[in-house]
Amino acid sequence: MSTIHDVARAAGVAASTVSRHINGHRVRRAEAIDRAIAELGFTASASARNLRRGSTQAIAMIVPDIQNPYYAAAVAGAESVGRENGLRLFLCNTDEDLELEREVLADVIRRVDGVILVPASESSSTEPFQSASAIPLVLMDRETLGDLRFDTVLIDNYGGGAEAAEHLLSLGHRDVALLSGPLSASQARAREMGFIDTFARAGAAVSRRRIERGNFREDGGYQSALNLLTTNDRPSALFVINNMMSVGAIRAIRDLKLRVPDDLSLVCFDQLPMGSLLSPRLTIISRPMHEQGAMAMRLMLTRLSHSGTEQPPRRLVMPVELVVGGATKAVAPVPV
Amino acid sequence: MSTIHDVARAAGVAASTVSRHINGHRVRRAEAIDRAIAELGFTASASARNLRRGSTQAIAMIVPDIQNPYYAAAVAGAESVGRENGLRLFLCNTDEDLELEREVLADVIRRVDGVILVPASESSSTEPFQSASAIPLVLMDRETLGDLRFDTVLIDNYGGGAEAAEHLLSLGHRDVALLSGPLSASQARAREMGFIDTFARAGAAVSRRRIERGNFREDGGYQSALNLLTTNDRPSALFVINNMMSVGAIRAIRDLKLRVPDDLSLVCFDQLPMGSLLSPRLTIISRPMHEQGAMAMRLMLTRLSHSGTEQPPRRLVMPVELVVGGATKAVAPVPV
DNA sequence: GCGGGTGCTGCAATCGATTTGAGTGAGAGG
DNA sequence: CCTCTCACTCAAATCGATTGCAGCACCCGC
Repeated sequence: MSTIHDVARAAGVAASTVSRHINGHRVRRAEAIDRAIAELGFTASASARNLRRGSTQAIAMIVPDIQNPYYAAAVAGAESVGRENGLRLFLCNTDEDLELEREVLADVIRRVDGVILVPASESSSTEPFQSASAIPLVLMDRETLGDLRFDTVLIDNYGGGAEAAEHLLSLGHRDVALLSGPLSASQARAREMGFIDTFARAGAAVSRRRIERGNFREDGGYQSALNLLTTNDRPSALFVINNMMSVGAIRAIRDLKLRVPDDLSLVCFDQLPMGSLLSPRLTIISRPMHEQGAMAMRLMLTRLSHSGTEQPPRRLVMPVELVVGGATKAVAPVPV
Repeated sequence: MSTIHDVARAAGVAASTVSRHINGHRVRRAEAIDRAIAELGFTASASARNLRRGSTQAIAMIVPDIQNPYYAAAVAGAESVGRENGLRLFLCNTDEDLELEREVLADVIRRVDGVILVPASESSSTEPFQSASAIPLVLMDRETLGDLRFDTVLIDNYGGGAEAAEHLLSLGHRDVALLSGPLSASQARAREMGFIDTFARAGAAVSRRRIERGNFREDGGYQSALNLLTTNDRPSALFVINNMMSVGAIRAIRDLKLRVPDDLSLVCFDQLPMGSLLSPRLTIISRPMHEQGAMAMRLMLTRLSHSGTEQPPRRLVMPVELVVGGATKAVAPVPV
């Protein structure tokens, strides 16, 4: 690989002149330098430049699962905002694995100017970012225990759960089931609480046996849905707390030969990837996936531009939206 | 940020000793150094290390669309192989945009030890990799014009198109439609040719008006499928050439109130993300998505370990598989 | 013709970690 | 007690690009 000195020699100038030319200063022998660059196929070494400049013009985004279309959309949002501002985005995957997350963080932390992290769990370690001189960290979608000192972009999980509940209540459902996630996931807990609280306030508390905890994945959703729906007194509606488990739940419903919405009303949190193909259309709590990623990057940008000055951490809670489809329906009036 | 010298001072040794300790050599004052590192929260600067070492232990993977679940799976495959071998994978998105791809390549090329690229188009520029001293490039899934000098992992597109055709022929279909992609996409052309050639050889050439070219995206699939299916003499089967367009096509079929497979048999190239939810089950040409990414990374690894020595480029063509679902069915015997 | 800008240019220092070649000390063996 | 290893340790050079500073040429106005 050729260096800036090779170019300088070929063009008959000093290396510093080449450097200045590359970086947009006016220079007398510009054409000669350009010619030399083209001839040698020169590209500046990122390592050397980063070392000297003390910055990399790059952000790392670390997500638990790239294959989840939700995160893929958030990444796309972050990337486009980053690009508009001259920042490259590097994406890393942690497979929901805490150990791998630590490793990736340690590796990445000195390679980039900032990190956008979707923590694999509540106990994810943000330690390397806590020193005052560390690079900025923006948390997205999930919170970590007691980390209030970082910028955070969340969605209104509690409100989403509550909206789902209100919708079902308004349709007359009083006996509903809840397919929730692991207790260690704060966002699932919030959705769950919003749902349960709302039913409780309406005097129709959700019974404990109507609640199952899945693993957030399709297989867990399938199994838990089976458990909830194979009792003698089937609930009239089901609320599933994330998209992957919804897929499993829908499969279970189909295998049980239940018809939606006639036998069961269904509300899901999050869009499904190919939701447009399902009929009836799902009733979902929808969130601004792309926008959430974009917002995380915007927080990063302001953090970077005010670097040095002390800024209080910002917490953004983005609203969710109930989208009613054919998958929910009023309960049949009880024959008197 | 603290440097290796700060650690050395705190531990009362020379910087070089700290460096050796970090890199696994035996050192007398190891505990003192560890203590100093922990106290200062020291992490080695990647830029400085990379500059000195001349390598980054990282690979960039550049794909046209992270939101396509196919690429997400390939990325996951490449990542896990990379990780097993101590290589970090950075992912970049090009949005199928040639200009952006150039930019990303230029930016990334000196930051990593190698690049796995899914070219945005046949005319993607691989120029920066052509010099003998450049870092290795592995092409995946698509080819670029005349670039036979790079390692490449493809799938058997022609064979996949042919298999789809044979399946339909074996079911008695003679008048079929083809929803293909832009002419500039070599893989789409190959699938198309496999399909057309096979029908032609069977004496049932696909008529030009039965062929539409979509944009590889859902909206294009929808529109083109409408065009193909709203003629007076509807074809008995439809072959859709990629997964995103399949989604659009299925929506179109539904909007036209056609029943699959009674009114129309359907074969799709590639799995759909939530294919498990569709009924009838799709008939698809399936390819090893995860494995294709893993293979690309393996080619990269051997390329890196033989760096310096001249190696002929390797071309891998991975087999595809016909998975028959309820979406295809024999044509009704013509009443005599 | 001279003083003072203006606008480049080159030299050398610098970023932080690694590595080489030249020590240095402890301990073993004679 | 002396010498010779062995096993570290240290100072200095290095990777390649950027940048502060001094220098230089040139032009302008007086």
